[in-house]
Amino acid sequence: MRQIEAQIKQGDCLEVLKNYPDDFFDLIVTSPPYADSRSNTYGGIKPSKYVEWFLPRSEQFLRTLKPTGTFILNIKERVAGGERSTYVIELILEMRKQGWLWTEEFVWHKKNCHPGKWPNRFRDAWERCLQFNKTKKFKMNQESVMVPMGDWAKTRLKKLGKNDVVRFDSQVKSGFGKNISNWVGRTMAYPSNVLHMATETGNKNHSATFPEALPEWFIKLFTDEGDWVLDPFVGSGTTCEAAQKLNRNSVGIDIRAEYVSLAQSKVKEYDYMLFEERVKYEQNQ
Amino acid sequence: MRQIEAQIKQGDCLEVLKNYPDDFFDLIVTSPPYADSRSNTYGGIKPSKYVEWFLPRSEQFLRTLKPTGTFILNIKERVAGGERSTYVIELILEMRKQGWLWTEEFVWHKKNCHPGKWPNRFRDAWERCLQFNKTKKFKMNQESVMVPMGDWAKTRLKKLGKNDVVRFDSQVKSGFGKNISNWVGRTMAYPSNVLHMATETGNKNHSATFPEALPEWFIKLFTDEGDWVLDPFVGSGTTCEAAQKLNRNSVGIDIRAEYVSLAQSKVKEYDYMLFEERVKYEQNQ
DNA sequence: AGCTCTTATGAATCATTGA
DNA sequence: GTCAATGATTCATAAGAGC
Repeated sequence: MRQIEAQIKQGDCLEVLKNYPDDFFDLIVTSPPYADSRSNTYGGIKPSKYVEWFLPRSEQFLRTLKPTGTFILNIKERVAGGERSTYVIELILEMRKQGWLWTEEFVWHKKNCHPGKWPNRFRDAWERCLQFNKTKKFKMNQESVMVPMGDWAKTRLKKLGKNDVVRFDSQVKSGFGKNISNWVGRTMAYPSNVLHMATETGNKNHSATFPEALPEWFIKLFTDEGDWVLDPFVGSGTTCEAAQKLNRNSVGIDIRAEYVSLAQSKVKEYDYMLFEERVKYEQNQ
Repeated sequence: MRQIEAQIKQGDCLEVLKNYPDDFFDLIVTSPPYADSRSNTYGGIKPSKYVEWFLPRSEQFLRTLKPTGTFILNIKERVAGGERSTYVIELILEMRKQGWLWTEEFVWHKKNCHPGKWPNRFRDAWERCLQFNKTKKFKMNQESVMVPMGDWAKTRLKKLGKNDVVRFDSQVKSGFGKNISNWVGRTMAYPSNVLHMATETGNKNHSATFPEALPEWFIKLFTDEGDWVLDPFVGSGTTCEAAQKLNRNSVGIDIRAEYVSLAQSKVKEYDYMLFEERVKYEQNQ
């Protein structure tokens, strides 16, 4: 088995990334802390300060991303004073000045969005997944995310849970991603730029910022096995866990020590699972 | 029967609207010509000139809209040079400077969007429906667009568990109480800000038309019967037709004479249908 | 295995109250 | 007067229990 690394680092990504070389990562996928006026939450960055806070970090992302790499930014602006805040769209404009190409905007449709009722607003059921690139010639494995005709979200992303991925990657090592073209025919289609995924709500130690299916989808789409994935605001470690399952190396950074240990335990648990699978497999030979 | 008007005017909305008083319309809903470098299409406004072209017109919209009214702008930026153009998000920022509130952004998910394949891009299956208002106190008839609840409600309300009546928020710090007895007998739920509507096929006379369900939904949501609806880029007349069916007065403006006659024939046809209905009704008395 | 039923809970937002 | 904390409202989903 190829050795896959999952590094979880504690610290501010602005500083931690200075230890990484230029043009290193194939994919950066993250869900940063959203702007919030409350000071007790993580970061507690005010909407008015958000762009200013983000730009030095996106500069490091730009430096450490390969020219063929992609940066996926999952974000949604909050409501303030009855209006949508504008810091996200201001950020897009500023990042372009920094040298990024704003290639695409995916919509993540949150099927089970938070309930609520207000006199002048419906429930917010979507978030942005902004795609940025350094060059027009970026890597994109469209075939790896092809879906059965019809309801691709149900048949593919939801059902392809932990055990399925482990089974595929540890036993059918030949490459689930590559040989999928055998199944391509009348039954498979390319997805669109609208992703339908539920947020994860189960009983877990900690809630993930985004469902694992989201980073998983972008990792399959924009990287190959053995590539390097970065999540500079890794939180509970969802991105690194997904990368590990898909045989990609990963770096996860978070400023909060308690999250770092949680994320580390996740990727270690996965290492252990892989070991168990291997033992079972060898016993059956 | 109440008399409902559907005025179709030929001309540039910038000029035509100067004949209308302040605070006149209850809803402005439109799908303007998108920026395009080709000059043979309507307008032919270059992406770089789009904001500059739009702002004097949105100024007229702001003037003629009632303080309780709403402006829905259906738009999507084009791809240019491998990137998403930024004129739409620049327009949002400029319109706020003009005095608009950017209240919400709805996503129109086009379920049967145009097929196609590109090496670095998936099909674009969504458009923005930007909601702007003059004040925070705008009219919104949420009940008029309620949708059937999911299957959840049927099984859910058969039997109420102990925690259902009052959820104990001692466990959760955020405090999240609920009283499920409020839901007994409820079959309809409020929608979210993601709209799932198929594009209409077959109506090829107008290039940038939206399906009638889209203006219809916003007309029901933001106006009452007898209110005034404006579409300043009415094209083939979809908005006026929808308004007429819902007993709202409407004004549709288009610069292209051929579209104006098409739109006029549509609303007249509807007038004729109404007349026929009335005749039948009177004959049956 | 397969169902059905039960239960927890989530990047939410607004009006009100308190500092 | 500005700003921060609290209460009220609400629905789609997954996991778990039971048969």
